[in-house]
Amino acid sequence: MVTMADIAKLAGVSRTTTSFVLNGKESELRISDQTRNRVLSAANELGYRKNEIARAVATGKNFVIGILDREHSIEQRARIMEGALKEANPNGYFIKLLLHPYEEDVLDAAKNCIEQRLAGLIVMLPSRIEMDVLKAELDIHHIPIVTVDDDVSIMGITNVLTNDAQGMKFALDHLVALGHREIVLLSGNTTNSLGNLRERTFKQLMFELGIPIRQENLLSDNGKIERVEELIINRFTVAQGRPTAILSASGDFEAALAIRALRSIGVYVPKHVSVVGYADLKSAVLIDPPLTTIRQPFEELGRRAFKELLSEIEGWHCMDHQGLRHPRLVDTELIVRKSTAQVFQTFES
Amino acid sequence: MVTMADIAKLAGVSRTTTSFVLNGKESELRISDQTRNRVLSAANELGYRKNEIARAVATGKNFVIGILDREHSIEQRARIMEGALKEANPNGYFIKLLLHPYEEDVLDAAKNCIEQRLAGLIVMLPSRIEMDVLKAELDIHHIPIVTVDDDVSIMGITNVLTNDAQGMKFALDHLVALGHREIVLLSGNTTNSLGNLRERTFKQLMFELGIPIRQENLLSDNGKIERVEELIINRFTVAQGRPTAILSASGDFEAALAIRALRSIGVYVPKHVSVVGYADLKSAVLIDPPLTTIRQPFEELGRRAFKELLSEIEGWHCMDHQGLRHPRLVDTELIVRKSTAQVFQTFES
DNA sequence: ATAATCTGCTAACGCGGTTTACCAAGAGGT
DNA sequence: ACCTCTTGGTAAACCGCGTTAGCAGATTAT
Repeated sequence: MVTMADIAKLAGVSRTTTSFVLNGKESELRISDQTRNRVLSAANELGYRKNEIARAVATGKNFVIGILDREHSIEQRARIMEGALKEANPNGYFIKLLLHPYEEDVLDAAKNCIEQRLAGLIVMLPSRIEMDVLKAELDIHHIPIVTVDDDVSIMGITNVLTNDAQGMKFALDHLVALGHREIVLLSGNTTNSLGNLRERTFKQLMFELGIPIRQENLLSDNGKIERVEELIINRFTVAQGRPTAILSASGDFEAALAIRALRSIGVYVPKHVSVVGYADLKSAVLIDPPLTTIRQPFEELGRRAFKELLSEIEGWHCMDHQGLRHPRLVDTELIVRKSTAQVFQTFES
Repeated sequence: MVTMADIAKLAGVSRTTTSFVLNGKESELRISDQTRNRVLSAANELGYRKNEIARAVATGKNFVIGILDREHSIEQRARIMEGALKEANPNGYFIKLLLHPYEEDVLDAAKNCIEQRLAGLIVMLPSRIEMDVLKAELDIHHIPIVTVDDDVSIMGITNVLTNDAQGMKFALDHLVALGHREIVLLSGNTTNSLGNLRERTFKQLMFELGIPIRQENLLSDNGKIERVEELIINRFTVAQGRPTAILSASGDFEAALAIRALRSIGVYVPKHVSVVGYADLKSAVLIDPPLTTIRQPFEELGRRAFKELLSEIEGWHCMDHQGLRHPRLVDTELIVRKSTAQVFQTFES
């Protein structure tokens, strides 16, 4: 492997000169054109490549951040990750993947981050308990954390997430504009902050619209996606106050299951019932009918997360370092496809 | 930041001793229990964390590999990546993400790998032209490459991929066992090696089974997934030799579209037509009807890719370094769900 | 003629580790 | 008393790079 010393020898100059030429730091050291060219061509001739890790130890700056996740292959997370990567690379940063630990191993994860001398860490969907420990540990070594896509509020942690209040409003306004009033809210795990927020927002918005909420229209699968079909069938076979729309706050997959469940009992989407999803996963277009949904800005979340992290790395936040940060919200978008339609009148009466 | 020198000072020993104690290299240097304990407790007291990057430059060994991909967020790739990660971490390796360059920037990607002193590189779905250049460049710096999920054959590159011949056989045998003979093959881009292989295998298998192939049953969307519905509708509205099954070699998404297209013309799956997908993406269960498909071992591909890479890093392959390697095939699995059924008799006649 | 400034470069130290070569003291054997 | 071997350790060089302080020589100012 070619080093700067090799270049220096070949060019007949000192290692110092080589270093300055190769880094273009001519503001700090004067170098004649002749010398520079000798160095440059020597470097070229030898096929020199700078050694970023040696440089990292020399300067004490490591342009690598980590992404910590339990499962990197879930579409949402993968897209967030990709956004972060696309923002990081042009800024000279690289991304190392870390596996999210389960409970007691948080310290292991922290250890990895520190031993790798990461400049910062993006954490996906963390659980509260772990975060406290992680944060405490990384604080010692001044490694900032940014969380994405979850609503943890821990002192000193910036949090990037989807503007769910807006998303829910887009979805609901769309349904209401089509004449729907008997709307089922399909929630996932409402004990996590995300599901909870969406449910609360739904209630609030319905209240503002002056539409009463039937308790039996608030469905939750408690995170068990396989229960969706049963829930939907139950709700739609009991004739009482038959809903005309479903807002699947828990996601597109759940919406797909709802549509399938309805079809199995002869109820058609969007003819009889309208369905709105949440996320806009890649498969949303493939559902039959193509799913109207709220597009979550996954890639943008990732980009934003990196930007926030970068600004912390560069120390712009040192003052309010321990303060509670307000979350950074990223806008959603309503994507209208074929799973929603004007309310089906004859069904109502 | 606490260094070994700090520990040495506090424990009243030399830096050498500290290093040997902390690395447990007692086979090479004798250390008394008393000294060891002093060092260990000093390290503990100061909250020392080893500096892996400093160690990397000192030893010349960097336990980091790269994964190069054009889009990390595609489910297949993300799952492969995850498999690699899960195999790499327990082996003491970390993974850096790299963006796959477009054509002329291959040298940039190579530069990144080298400058980061990666120990090896996993490349996803590369295109042939780029690989030559990449390989040549990385060879200079002895960075081995393993490719996944594509059938490039370049000297000195190990290649891990799905056993597609097996997968196609599983799918076809399943359909034939259900009585199907008039089978549509839905292909993606048959100019790439993967699509091509699957199509060739299909023909070969059909020949072996003694089932004649109708030319109009060989459908290809040429990589444009939005054309699938049109292709299917065309094929199924022309009454001539009506197919009873579709084998979607191009993937589950295409299968979903086919099912939707059929439904739109009143043909039902699996009642009238059976459909088999390929990949077993997470959404395959959600399709209506739940998709019978060939499960590709994505995570295992990733794990395997890492293992192969590791063995090259450790130099087990130095002898046949320039030879053409035979690809490492990973087994598939037939997942029977609800989209296939016994051939629909009355339809045939 | 002398001092001051500018030009172009290098020696030497630091980063945080690893590793080789060597050494002092005690134990054991003869 | 002398040699040898083991034990427990250190000093110093090294990895590949960044960076500061300083210096010789040429040029300009006084």
